[in-house]
Amino acid sequence: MSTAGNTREQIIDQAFQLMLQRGLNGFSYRDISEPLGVKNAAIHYHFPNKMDLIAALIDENHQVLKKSTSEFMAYGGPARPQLEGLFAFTLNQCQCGRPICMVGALAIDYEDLSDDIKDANDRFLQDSLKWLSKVLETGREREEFTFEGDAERKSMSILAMIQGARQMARVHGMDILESMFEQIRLDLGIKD
Amino acid sequence: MSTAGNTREQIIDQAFQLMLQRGLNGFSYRDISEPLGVKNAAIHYHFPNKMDLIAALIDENHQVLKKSTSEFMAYGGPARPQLEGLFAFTLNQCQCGRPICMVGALAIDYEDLSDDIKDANDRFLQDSLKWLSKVLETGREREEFTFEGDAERKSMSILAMIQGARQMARVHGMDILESMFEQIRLDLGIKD
DNA sequence: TGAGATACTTACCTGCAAGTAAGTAGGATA
DNA sequence: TATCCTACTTACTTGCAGGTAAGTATCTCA
Repeated sequence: MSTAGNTREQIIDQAFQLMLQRGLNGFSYRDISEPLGVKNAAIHYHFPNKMDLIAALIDENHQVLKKSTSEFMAYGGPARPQLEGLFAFTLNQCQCGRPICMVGALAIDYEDLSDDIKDANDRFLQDSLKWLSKVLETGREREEFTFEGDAERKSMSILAMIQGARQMARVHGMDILESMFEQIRLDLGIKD
Repeated sequence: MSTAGNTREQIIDQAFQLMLQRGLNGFSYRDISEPLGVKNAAIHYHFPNKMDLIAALIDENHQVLKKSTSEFMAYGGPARPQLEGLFAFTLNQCQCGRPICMVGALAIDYEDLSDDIKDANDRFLQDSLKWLSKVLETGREREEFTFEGDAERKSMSILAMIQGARQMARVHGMDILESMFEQIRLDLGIKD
């Protein structure tokens, strides 16, 4: 078989795009299989049921996060570029027609999820928070940012704001994203 | 018929609860009709298709908003209780098992919606913003709050944060809601 | 060279979702 | 008192969703 080992990856890719475009309940096996030119049963071969697929998607997302934060988590350094990286990443995803973030996509259908999935999603959120907390804490130490209170709580509030802003952007247009980022900068005492 | 004029209201009520619990794609006609003891076709009688139902839900939500903000919009007054009212309302909804806000529920399946629905949702968001902007502006004038920049942008950021926090609360537990509210208070220079 | 293992396809099944058409029971109206 | 309207029910249809069982082509290794 010429596509050896490839279909599985393509399925994950396609499903991942679809999840960020339409949410968990917003796509079906057909939406994955048709563009790839395979049959639905091919998906079931790799992922016996939808929960297995979703687990793979969370894992995929988690890998992306780890890859893009590992250097800072290991060595530290300037905080501002890390924050701007998050903004750029978010903006890029939304502009490329993937306006839903994974945590948001899963939150809507949360009751349907298996405990494994919930745990994996929680771990992802934890790692996101850990990274952003470190960014904020480092930024405060280096006097790049100023803010009141606990870094972890502040980072939670920023993640929440971005998540909400992504949803509002669908209703209100992409412009509000840049506007929210500016508000976050203001709230962190960044002036430039 | 003894229930004259009642079924329609009950359908809206039930659908409204379900939307806030599970999102738009998370419930079916059956989920509405069964607990009310009527048949699916009864729903189709009142709302020929699902879009008509959704339009009614948005209208319902908008009425709730208008009712609870009309006094402040007309006469102004202290801003802090308005803000705390929003917090209390949000917390109450989440604690009663309705963790999804309407704008969020619609945002996920945004592409499926008719233009009328999108417009109605936009108008709702506009009115929410208008109210919160006035709250913040008034609060700043009365020296209840301090914050940097434009009130409208700040209010958008607060709404986004709350919306995101609701989703995170599903993953992370209700506690983060109160924590987010505290962060918002801090960001507004409220100390008590 | 033949016995697995891998990576699928074909051909099905069940179940539910939204929606429709035709019928009906009971009150209001003329 | 016949008929019309309102508010439904009964009895369907279509279509897609996720899922399964059995078959098949290709590679792999003893």
